[in-house]
Amino acid sequence: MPRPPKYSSEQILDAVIHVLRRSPVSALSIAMVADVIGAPSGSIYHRFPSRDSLVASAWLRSGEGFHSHLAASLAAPDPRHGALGAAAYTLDWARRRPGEAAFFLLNSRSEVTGSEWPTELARRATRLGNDITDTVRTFARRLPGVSVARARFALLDVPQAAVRRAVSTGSALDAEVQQLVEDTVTSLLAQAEPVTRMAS
Amino acid sequence: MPRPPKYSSEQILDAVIHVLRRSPVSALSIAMVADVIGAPSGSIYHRFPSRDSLVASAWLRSGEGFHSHLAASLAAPDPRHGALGAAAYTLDWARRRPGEAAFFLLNSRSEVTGSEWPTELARRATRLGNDITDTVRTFARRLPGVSVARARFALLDVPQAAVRRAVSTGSALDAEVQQLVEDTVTSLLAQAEPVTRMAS
DNA sequence: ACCGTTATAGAGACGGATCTCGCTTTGAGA
DNA sequence: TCTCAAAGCGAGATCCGTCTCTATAACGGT
Repeated sequence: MPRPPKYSSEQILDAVIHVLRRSPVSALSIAMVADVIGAPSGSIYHRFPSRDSLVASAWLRSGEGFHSHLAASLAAPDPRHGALGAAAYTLDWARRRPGEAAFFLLNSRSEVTGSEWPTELARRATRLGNDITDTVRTFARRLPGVSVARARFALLDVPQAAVRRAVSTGSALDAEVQQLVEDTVTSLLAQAEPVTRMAS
Repeated sequence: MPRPPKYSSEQILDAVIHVLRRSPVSALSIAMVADVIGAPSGSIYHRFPSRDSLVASAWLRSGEGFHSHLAASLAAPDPRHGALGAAAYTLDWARRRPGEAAFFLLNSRSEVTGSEWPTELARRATRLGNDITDTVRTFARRLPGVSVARARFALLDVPQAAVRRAVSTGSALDAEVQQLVEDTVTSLLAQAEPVTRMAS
């Protein structure tokens, strides 16, 4: 009995990503998003109660997608192989979806919105954060001697650093960059050292 | 004969950094900056023609300071030693000046302002970019087999990735993180390989 | 055909931030 | 003490984006 939707939430979130490919989050306005799909601004507010909620939803959708595939890559039988796969996956994701990469990988949760997140979305964000931490922790356990911090650095921070540079200079994530990331990940996970303790 | 300044440009830029310690660039308003030094908003505009110009100036001042010390660290007789020093310097700079670190290291030039930069400042920014590239290039030449891209990744991207994580999670740049960065830098610059090409 | 339900539509109220502008203050030299 | 150049001051004009609100459209069922 209801009138069928003309603009789905997914479609709107896609438009957000499209806009973010060209401009930073802070510059994104509802009007820009509406323009992309040829809708008036009111139609956006029909799905998302506020700008913050819209932006946060897009960020979460990207993050959740990114994480699920990342976890899949890591599940390879050989952990080191999995780590390289995960790093490669991050670069590949960034190549395929530059908008989402520039958005999710470069903006931390707190940078996305001005004020606090709507409760429900904040919950999802916390869950995503925990899920990622769990994924890393589980991985780290498979490589004795590799701390959680080290695993996180190798699996997330290093590949993201490469993406970050490419995005901000507009250059490509070419074979050389990929090589650098792989070298780094390999060497970070190479040692099976005895939880070294080191002076300050 | 003129009335002596009550608020210097430096003082205002310091206030900007102070504000940025707590809030993202996009949230910074002239009123906040003015509040920090107890000035009315008009006095800010007496020194800086626009918000963009103010923010860009602060970014440049931080960047130029960061770069000059970085270059100094790199100048050590042994290049590898210099690289470790540079990485350590980045972390140390971030510890000492969290506001500037969060601002300069986490926001690329294009993320700082909405529109285009004022001409004069754009020139300074370009120069800074070139200077940094030159510094890296000069360094790379001292280590045969290390490409400019590799040097940049080791000297800039990797330490910045560490800073980024610490800033965004609010955690400290502790000894473990420092160790991770040093390990990574060392291994990236270790090989004197013949521009190896290796299968995927 | 009509009804109920859910969507779209878009004009404009509202709020907040930037920037302007004329007036005031200050201090050194004449 | 008077003058003048440079700074400070701050009320509010202006702009821009978010969000509201009322009207209208589309569809399935009865």
